[in-house]
Amino acid sequence: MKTPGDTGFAFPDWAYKPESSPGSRQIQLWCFILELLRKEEYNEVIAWQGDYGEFVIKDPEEVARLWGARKCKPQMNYDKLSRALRYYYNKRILHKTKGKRFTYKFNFNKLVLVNYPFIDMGSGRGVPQSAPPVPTGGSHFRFPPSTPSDVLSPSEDLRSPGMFSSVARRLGRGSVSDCSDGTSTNSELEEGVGGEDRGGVGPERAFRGLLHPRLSHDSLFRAYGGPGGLGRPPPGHRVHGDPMSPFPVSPLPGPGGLLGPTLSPALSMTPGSHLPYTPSPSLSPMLGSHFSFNPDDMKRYLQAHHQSVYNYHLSPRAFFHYPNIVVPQPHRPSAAPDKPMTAHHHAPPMPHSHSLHHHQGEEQHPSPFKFKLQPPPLGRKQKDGSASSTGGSSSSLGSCYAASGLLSNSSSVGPKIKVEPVSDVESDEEVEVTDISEEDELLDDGEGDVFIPPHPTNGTAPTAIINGNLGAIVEDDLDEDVFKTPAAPPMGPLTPSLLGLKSEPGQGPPISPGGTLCIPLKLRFKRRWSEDQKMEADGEREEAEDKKVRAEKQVEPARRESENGEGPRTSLSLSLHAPPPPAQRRASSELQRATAQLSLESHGAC
DNA sequence: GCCGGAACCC
DNA sequence: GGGTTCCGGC
Repeated sequence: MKTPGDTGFAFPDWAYKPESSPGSRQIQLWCFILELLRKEEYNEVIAWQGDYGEFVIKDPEEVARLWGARKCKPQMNYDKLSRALRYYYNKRILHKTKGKRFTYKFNFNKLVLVNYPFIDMGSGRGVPQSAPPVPTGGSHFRFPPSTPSDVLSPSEDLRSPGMFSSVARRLGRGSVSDCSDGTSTNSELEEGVGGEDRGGVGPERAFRGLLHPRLSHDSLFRAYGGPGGLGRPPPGHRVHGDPMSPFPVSPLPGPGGLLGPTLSPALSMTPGSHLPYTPSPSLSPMLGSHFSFNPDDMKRYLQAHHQSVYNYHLSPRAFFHYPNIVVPQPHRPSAAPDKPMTAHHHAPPMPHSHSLHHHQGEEQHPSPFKFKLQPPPLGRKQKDGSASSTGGSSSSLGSCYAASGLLSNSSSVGPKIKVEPVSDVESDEEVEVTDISEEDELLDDGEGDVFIPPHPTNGTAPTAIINGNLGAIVEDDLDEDVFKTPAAPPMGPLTPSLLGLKSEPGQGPPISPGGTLCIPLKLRFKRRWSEDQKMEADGEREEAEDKKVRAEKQVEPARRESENGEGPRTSLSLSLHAPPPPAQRRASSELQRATAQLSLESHGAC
């Protein structure tokens, strides 16, 4: 943790590379940029503009100066800084907004809807470790909590937007750095108000003040939900428009950031993070993050995700529809108070505290979910050559995002939720999200204090979308279409082939209206696990395509596959119908066990 | 202004 | 590995 009181920006731990990484503990430029972006005092120097994640450097030299100050590089100038920024192109952290001087854009696309470190079935809880990726509509991104505890639930995102600027604010604009040491910044700072003086300054700021550390359920959704200031809502899919569509949360890491918890490098970067699920500090965030969730958080998470899908303009298919969860209308308060949520919100705004969520601390059940960062993007040349390659792990982003599961996990050691593009078209956003309705059920089992309407409010078919490895998808060049509205999800030929994957005897693979099918979680996990393992062994993600082909040929029911612990890596679009049939309920139990087992296996694998 | 290679530093 | 510095080219 940074030492509060230090001069300079207050950067959270996650903003620094983990000790495990040589040369680590240094703030990364993109983090720095984000930091500047979220501070009002630098609005004249750098500010969000245009599309999601797009920002303009109004005063290049000043930014360079600040950066130089931060890095103790007095000789820094925009030319150099821009070079550093250009390096982000290949990493796809940023890309240049062509035609606009000093304008860059964060590629949040790849950062969102990637991993859904859902449940820790073993614990029967479902506490989303990462907040659903939600863009702020190009407005304000916030840093993720500096401590894992901050990342525990989406609700964290509701905290005050700023977390590191209080000091900066005090210090004022020239005090960006004391050059004392890149790691000495304090992460406890808080703008304390993210919206305090930004309200009313344009769409992106309009919602600045909407977030409150203790958001109501409604607020939560608002936070995760609105199309965002820049809203580019999917045609016809706007979730009840909250005109303000306050995207209090940022697409980037941060309490409330897109990358927020998701990114939250803190998870992996904070050694000593008291989090049970915290992966080895030195590990790549994606490699060993274990998550456990509580039901409430899970629900919120799902709900948030539900909305986030819209936010990201994902195809309807990608819309995370949770059978048992109704996504509250952003503008309408939830009928039932979300007690648990409150619990999470009671966290002090300055939560860099080391206190963890109690559940977290108590729930030691290993979670099978692990994450890997998506591989670094290929260089231009490489990109030209090869279409899509997945795999590999990224670094900086990973540091900042991985823990929270935002990044894709093209490959992971343990079971992972994987996603594969169903079609070549708009594959970037053709995401299938793993349905977790059963998890929900499980989660609900122990905590029924949250009322969840039995029916979706949006009228969409209860199609759960499996999401996870967006990496493969995101892997594609998103440079120019990062925020494009996804094309309608074509039903790939694959789906029919999956019919054979029926999970319940005699019940046949139910095909949801969305064309997805139901399959027991257990099977899914198993399958995924097996696949992952296999993939891991192969080390060739490129085989996914090949496997898909095989999957199409697959005639045997999924059960067999799962029992064999092997199966083609198929693209699954699952849908669960609520309420789940008794068989599914059983499956849930089994799933818990299976998950626990997988978790253990996963651990062993690591 | 922007790009990206290359060498170098930490 | 991430960033810095330098630099030639567009």
